[in-house]
Amino acid sequence: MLTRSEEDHIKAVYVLVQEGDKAFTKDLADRLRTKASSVTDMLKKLAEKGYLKHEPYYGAKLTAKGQALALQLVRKHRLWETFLVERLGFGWDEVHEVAEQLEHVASEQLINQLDAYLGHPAFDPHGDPIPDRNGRIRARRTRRLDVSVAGDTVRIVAVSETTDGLLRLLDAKGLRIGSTLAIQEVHAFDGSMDVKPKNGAAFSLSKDVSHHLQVESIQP
Amino acid sequence: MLTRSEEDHIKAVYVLVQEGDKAFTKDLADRLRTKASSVTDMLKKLAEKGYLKHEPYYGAKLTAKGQALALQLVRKHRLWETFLVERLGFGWDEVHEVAEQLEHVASEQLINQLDAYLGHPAFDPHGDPIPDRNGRIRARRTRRLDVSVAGDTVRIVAVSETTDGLLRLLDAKGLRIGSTLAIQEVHAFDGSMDVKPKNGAAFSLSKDVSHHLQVESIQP
DNA sequence: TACAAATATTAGACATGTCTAATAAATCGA
DNA sequence: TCGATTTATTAGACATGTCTAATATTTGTA
Repeated sequence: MLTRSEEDHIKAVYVLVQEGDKAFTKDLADRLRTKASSVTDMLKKLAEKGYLKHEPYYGAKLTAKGQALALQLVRKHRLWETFLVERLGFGWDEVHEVAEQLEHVASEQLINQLDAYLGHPAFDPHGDPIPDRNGRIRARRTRRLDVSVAGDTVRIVAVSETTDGLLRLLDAKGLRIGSTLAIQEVHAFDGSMDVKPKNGAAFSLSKDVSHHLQVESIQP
Repeated sequence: MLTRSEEDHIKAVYVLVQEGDKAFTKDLADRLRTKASSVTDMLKKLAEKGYLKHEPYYGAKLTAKGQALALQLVRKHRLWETFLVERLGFGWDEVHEVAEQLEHVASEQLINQLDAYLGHPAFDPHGDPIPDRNGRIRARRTRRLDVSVAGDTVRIVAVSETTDGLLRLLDAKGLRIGSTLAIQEVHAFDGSMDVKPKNGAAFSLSKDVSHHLQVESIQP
């Protein structure tokens, strides 16, 4: 049985490895709101327990065992987020903190029955894929909005960064999973782009925002 | 913010005070599967924090503050049990351990929206009353089955002890909340009683069992 | 009522996870 | 490529919650 802190560290390594290809001590410390020395201690311990490889000064990577565990945590997190939004009526920007707690409740039966209750959803309210009970993730051909070009028409399928600030900004602009955008112009100067939603006036999105939106192409 | 262990101790004091009028160190230790010395330490700490009064050698009692907290824990526990049984299809004898974990998830919004989602239930699947958000419990005129007499007809409204063993025994006999029993005979020798369910053959219940069943009288 | 048994507390050890400060290694820029 | 900066690790302290063993108190019974 792992502690909450151990699970949090494993999941943080998983998330950071998605982005770069290693998870570094400082990034882990920032994400976990702790200190680098504490992270080093924990990495050493988790390496001993076989959940990850820790190369001092060169970051950490999950083993197959750690990967499997991280996927279960991600699965639990996203299923709970789905439950909170779809059944309890939470806003999609209100669920993260609560799901963070719920994902540590240990019960195979609970999570599998929750999954069934929700109809085995493949994506959560942020558009992120939900691993199945074997840890498999359904693939989608998506890219970041900031690599799209003028003339594209796209549908938002995921938000890759879930800070409250970003989620509220999207909410304020009326953007959500499934929203359709026509890209009118991309400004090379700052990477900002002018976009027009299906039913509404055009507005501008900074690169900081478009960078975190996953989209798929659709017919205009 | 209290730790899980602190919350567990407060709830255990609450439960034991329901039965006797004080909670004693040894009983707390047994219930919490820990040692008496650990309980003493914790009682001292919780007394300092104002959740209970601890009279060394004479047990512990909750303060108003501790009582309020215990009632919130009971509320959360019973709402989650209701959710697990009514929505996720758990058996009523499978929910305790999971609810024990879920009750420590901290979010006012979560528990209030869960309450609304379930339709503000007043009783959980074991028939125990669910405190409302202010900690108020709806009263019922009930008594234990073992103080009933031959000739009574009663409905089971609660099971006061929730060990797996008892719950499974009840399940095997087809007894559940809402079951109706006609009491045919009570044996003074061992306190056992012969009872007959509405649609089924009569059988015997030992005092160990009938002691834990809360019933209300109904017209035969 | 006095002593044995049961229960409770205290003292001290230990495991865990966290931190700060000191030290070490890697990286970046002139 | 060298020194400054950033990042990482180690060493040691500390808080928390647990335990065992020793001691103290209460309770039950002859």
